[in-house]
Amino acid sequence: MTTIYDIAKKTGFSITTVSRALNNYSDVSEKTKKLILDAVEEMHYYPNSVARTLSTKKSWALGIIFVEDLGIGMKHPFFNSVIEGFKKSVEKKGYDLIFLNRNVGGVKMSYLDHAVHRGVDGIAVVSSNYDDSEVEKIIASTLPNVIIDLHSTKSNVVYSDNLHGCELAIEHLYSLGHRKIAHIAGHPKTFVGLERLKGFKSAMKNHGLDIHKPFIVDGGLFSAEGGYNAMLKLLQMKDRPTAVFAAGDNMAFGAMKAIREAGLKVPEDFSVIGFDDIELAGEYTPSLTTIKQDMDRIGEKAAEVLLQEIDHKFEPSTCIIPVELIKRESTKSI
Amino acid sequence: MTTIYDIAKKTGFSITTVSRALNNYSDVSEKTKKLILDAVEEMHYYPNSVARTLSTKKSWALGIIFVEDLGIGMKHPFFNSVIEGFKKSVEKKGYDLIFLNRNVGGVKMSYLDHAVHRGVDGIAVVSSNYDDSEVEKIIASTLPNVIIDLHSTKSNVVYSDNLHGCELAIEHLYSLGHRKIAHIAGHPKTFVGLERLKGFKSAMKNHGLDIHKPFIVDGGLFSAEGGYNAMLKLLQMKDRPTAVFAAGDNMAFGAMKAIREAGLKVPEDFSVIGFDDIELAGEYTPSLTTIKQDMDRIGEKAAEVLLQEIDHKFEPSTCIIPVELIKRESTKSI
DNA sequence: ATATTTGACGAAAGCGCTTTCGAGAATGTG
DNA sequence: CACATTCTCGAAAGCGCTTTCGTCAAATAT
Repeated sequence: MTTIYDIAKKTGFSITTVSRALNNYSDVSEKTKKLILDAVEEMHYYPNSVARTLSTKKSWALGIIFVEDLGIGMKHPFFNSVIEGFKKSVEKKGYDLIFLNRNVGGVKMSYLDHAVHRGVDGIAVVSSNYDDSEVEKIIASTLPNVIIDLHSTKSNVVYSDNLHGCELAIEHLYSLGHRKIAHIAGHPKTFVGLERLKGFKSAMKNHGLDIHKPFIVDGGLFSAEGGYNAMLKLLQMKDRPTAVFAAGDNMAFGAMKAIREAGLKVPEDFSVIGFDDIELAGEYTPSLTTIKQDMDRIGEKAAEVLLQEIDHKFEPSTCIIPVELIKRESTKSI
Repeated sequence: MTTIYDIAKKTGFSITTVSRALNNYSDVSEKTKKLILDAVEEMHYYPNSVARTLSTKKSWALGIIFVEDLGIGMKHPFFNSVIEGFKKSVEKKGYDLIFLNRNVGGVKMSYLDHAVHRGVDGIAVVSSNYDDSEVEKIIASTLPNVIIDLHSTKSNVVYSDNLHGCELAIEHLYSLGHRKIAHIAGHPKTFVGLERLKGFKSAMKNHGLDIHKPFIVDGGLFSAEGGYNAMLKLLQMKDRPTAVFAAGDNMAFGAMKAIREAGLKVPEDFSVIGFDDIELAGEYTPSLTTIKQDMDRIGEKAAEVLLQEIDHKFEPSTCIIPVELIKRESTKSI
């Protein structure tokens, strides 16, 4: 590995001058700068980021953690989309992404401790869970951070406009003539589960529809199975809904499967609308009408906010990313 | 941030002794060791990994890169599954994962240079492309590395048993009575595209079926669109195949869409079989018969091989991960 | 008793880089 | 011409840790 000393030796300047030339200091003449940069090129030298970090306290690395109970981690379609958007944005600014976990060399430590141990410049958290002590610790810390899909007044947060999304969904179903609308809710320990339930209720109210309690069924952790089981309950009722608004696409798929297995059809017998617009939504048969979350934008925005906190100083911000109704085949007028 | 000096000051020992106590050296008495560890606990001290890395040349970080032309990065279902498996395995051994890209602070550099710059202990590459100069550079380097979904005799490689997978697919279709079997091939610049094409031909031969050239159509970069377009060509033929083997699930979905739009049905008019078993495969209607790749296992195996190269020394290995036929609704007997 | 080994610890160098401080040369000012 | 400035550059300290080498006292051997 070639070091700054090698460049110094080769050019005859001191390592101080080499360092200055590399970092564009003004007090090094154009001539020697060129000499040095040529040598750098020739010897294929790249500064060692570890050494640089040690002396500057700036690692140009960002930590990312995700908290979810399914154990699918990066396979989670929402997470990986958001992270991809985040990653692309921060890379443009010269940051690397590092996954933080909770054990270092066999020793369990908190995410925050791990982040400090690694010397990252900031942390992005994608969390589905409501009160997570790990996340709270990060929020309370002085390390710049941004939280995705969770609300807090004490930190930077970024999430979709869940309430408006629900409004769009109910509005759409209402305009198709549906009045008996069920909601397959996300788990109450998740922020978006709660938000969308709230949004559902408020949207129903706004349309002058009253909320039939049994029509609100728990769909669990946003999985297809959860949606399937929830739909089974709805199918057992004598007075069934005509439309189902699921708090997540996967739950909508599960619901449609239950409907199909009951010998009924979507959208003829039930209109179904989801939330997320995961890739599968457009491919499924029938394709799924849903509320599209702009995951790329969420990731980008999170990057923007985090880098801003790192560069300048801190003031908690809340970014609500717009959502959009995507009309497809799974909903029709009554 | 508390440092080793703080612990030294508090306990009255030298930093040398503190360091030794932390690293379980034998030449520190049990008594002082306990004193030091207590102070560590109390002061909530964690060694700074940057400083440690600088002096030990071991970063406990692994770089990961993926090379693909679709620009979807982490959203790629194969990539993220493999990476999740890889991540879980290496984390257990105390390694962190860091995404490598090609620019550092505005300066374009190669993946390999970036890895060296960051001081990672090894690199995992997930590459769909055949000859990538970046990947070749990594293979040729002395930095421990493992390549997923690509073959090379000069490095550690891990990939699915594509050939046997094709054998299973054709065997299945054959056993259902199909004789006119088409293949929607993956892009010839991808390793798996070529492998599966080869596997298709060889399997056909093994079953005494001759290969009708026009029945081999290019499906592009494994996308649904590619499969859709390929299927259109197949549908235009006067003498159509009765079964279609797509080199990837997404292409199979595209093909099924084309079939549906042509007013035909799967599996009544065409049997369709895919390759991958992505999550969607089981959810789709009709659910897709496919060859299941064990992405978790691929990730785990890659981790195993890479860590072994890091710890011990190097001998190029090729790991072929078994695949499995998953029978679902999209295939039926003729 | 003296000589030798062992056990427990500290001083100091070094990892590769940045940055402060200051010095000498070149330039400008009166 | 003497002086103050401005340009260029180098010496050295420091970032937080590991590790080599050595020291000194206690334990053991002779």
